[in-house]
Amino acid sequence: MLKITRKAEYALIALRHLNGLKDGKLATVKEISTQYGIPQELLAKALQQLARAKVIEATKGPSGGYKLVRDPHEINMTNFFEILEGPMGIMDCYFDSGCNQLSACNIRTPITRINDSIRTIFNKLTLADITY
Amino acid sequence: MLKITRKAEYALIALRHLNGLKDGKLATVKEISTQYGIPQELLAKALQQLARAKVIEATKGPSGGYKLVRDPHEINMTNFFEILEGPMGIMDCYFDSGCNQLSACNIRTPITRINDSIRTIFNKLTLADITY
DNA sequence: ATATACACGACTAAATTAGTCGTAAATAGT
DNA sequence: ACTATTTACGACTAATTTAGTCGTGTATAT
Repeated sequence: MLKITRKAEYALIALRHLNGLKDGKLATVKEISTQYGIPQELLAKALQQLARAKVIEATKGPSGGYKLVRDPHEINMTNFFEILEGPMGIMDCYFDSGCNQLSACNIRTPITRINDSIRTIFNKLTLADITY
Repeated sequence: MLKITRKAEYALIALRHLNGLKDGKLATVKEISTQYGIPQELLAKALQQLARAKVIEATKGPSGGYKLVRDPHEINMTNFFEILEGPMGIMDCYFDSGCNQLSACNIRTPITRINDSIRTIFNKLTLADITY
């Protein structure tokens, strides 16, 4: 409950790794997955998503790999999680319009407030903070 | 991702309902489940857990039901969620000692900080706040 | 007695998450 | 041109978690 997925966890590890590379250096999925003991294919998928979202950049072929292309201060955790896992909210009613609870629900307002608090935390947290 | 479970959601609705009852009044699982469109047996389980944890009190038999027995200001959301779903953390390594990532993990410290932020939010939030 | 309500473990079903596989496309080096 | 390396990506299976159901038991008011 209230857990992040492994995919996100792996992606975070990888991002931090990329952030630590010297300028111009690339890291491959293989390198990262063996170094941290992460299933290669799963990490590959996560990095592909981040590449599509232009957070990192891929170079194909031998001596290829990934590098970070955005300022770590610009990548906040809400962005990050939503790239990997879609909308972030502690309850579906936060983004799903159709709620079966037929408006008898008595906790919508408080739930929304809790949600906003969590989003605020993640909005303020950037990759730079994770890297300290 | 980062979702609370339906059980917790249902329990919260029920708690808020109980909190709104006039002094001494009880509400049954049946009443609550029909009023809010919640599966009865599932709600029953959640309320049983809360009763075991002495957050609410059960009276058996006809004209029985549940009532709140703790000051709403004393029931914080970390308590509440942990009664229903066990330890709360965005990653298992927060409470599981054995992590397979063989200490190569580079995000443990930041993850712990994020975790603490979320726990802080939920610690400060009491049932009284949910009821506003 | 009987009907009502909680207690609780065992079970099944559904949904989500985790992980794998096969194939394609780009590219550096030879 | 050929080969090895690396990303891209959809389809698939497996594992885990969550949701919901069922049967049986216990307490109690009337």
